[in-house]
Amino acid sequence: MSKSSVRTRFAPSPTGYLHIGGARTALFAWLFAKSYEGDCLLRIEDTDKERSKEEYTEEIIRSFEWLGIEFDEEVVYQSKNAIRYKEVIDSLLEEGLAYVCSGEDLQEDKKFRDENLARDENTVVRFKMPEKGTTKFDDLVKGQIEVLNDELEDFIIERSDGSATYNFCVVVDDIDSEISHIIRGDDHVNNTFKQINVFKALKVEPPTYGHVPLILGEDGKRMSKRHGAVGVSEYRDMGILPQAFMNYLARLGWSLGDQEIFTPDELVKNFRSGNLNTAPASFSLDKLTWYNKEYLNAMEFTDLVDLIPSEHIKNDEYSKKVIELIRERCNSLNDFSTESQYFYNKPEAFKEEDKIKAIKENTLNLLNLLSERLSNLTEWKSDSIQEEIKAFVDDQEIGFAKIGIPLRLCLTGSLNSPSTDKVCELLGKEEVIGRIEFAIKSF
RNA sequence: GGCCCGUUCGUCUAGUGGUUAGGACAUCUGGUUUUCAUCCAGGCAACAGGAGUUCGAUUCUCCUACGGGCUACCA
Repeated sequence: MSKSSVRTRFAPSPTGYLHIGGARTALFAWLFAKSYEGDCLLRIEDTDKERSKEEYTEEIIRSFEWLGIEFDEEVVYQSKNAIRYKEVIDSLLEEGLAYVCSGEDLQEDKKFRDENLARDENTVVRFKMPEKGTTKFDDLVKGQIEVLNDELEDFIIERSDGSATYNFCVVVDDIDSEISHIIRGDDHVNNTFKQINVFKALKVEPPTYGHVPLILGEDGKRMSKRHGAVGVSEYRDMGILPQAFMNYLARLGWSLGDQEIFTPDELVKNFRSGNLNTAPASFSLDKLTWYNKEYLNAMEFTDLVDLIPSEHIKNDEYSKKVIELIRERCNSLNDFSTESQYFYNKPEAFKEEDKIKAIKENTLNLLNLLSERLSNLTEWKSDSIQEEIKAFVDDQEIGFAKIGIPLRLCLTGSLNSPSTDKVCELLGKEEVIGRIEFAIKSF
């Protein structure tokens, strides 16, 4: 095939937010096109007037913007093509490749296959399926798929209200958009047989198909909007990085040897539909989280700072130091908020279980003594703070943990945090002394 | 029910007519860390089942089981 002729499309119906399965299918369609330096279009299939909503369309477009998938050309709206569909149906009728009938019962309807009835508000138009032979195609991921035409039925292409139905619109749009390869979900395999026959009736060579297996939820059940699937925007709101999300999605059903981390460029460069898996894959939040952490850690510090939402953490010098200190403990952008709490707010209350673990018989006394020594410390740097605490520990002939653990609790309100000396340095002497004193009173 | 698709560690997957069936996530065990996180080292763990083809099948074929999809005047 010539490189520039590859054109794919992603065609969601705006009846819900973009879900993870759709995003992955779109990603594959996009990667496929881009790997051949072709184009990938976005088509909104909004012919279902009842369920389609404009807000969903907007949400879908926003999700792709976030993900970093850019579609080529103008977005196509099926709802705007009604006249075109009608024209094509007219021509099909004229050529005797479709027929008018009541639409109530297929067997009854079939009697009118060659009748040429007049259309009115009580009739529908059915497509004349070939009755003999087979319909087959060579799928990019599944190989050859074939079905007896006998299994296919004369499906309705025009409703009684005059509007065209999905399996028909899709074909007309794919022809009009000159789509060369259709990369879509597995759930369309059976539609493909119908659509191929429409292509033939329209005397257009059908495109090449590639059916990607669907994503299953962690429970192994299908992930779909109807079954409580998760929208792409929710992952954005969780503080997942788009690059990590794209990387994870790509690896869910596609692989290149043992490589796990791919930049978008590498994905485009290396994507081959032949490397797509034929079996459905289960979504794993654990692995997504791992990817996110990898990207978070690999990111340039300045870029990271810019990405952390300001409602979580401010963009000033103090906050930069905080971010530096806690970044390796964060799995998502949002974690920066929870992990940095105590750098902005004094711990007000302590958990009973933490107190039991940290506060022993002599602890309060030790805390008082340490507080005094720290307040006399002249150089307030993590190194000197650590030295001072070590000296204190030696003097008292106790283990580091005897004072380290309670100190951590006083300063952070938690038993887990970065090393206490670094926390001390950042918090500043006054604050440290204050927190120790406050904590002693509340223990 | 009919038709279509699928089945390698718990999960994502690599791979081959002869391999100690590889990697990653998760998990477990050590080491580092005063804690947690990180990091390092190591461990556990898979070819759904049955026939057939073959000197030899995880790999090829068929059957069964299981899973998924479609079967709308939804897309």
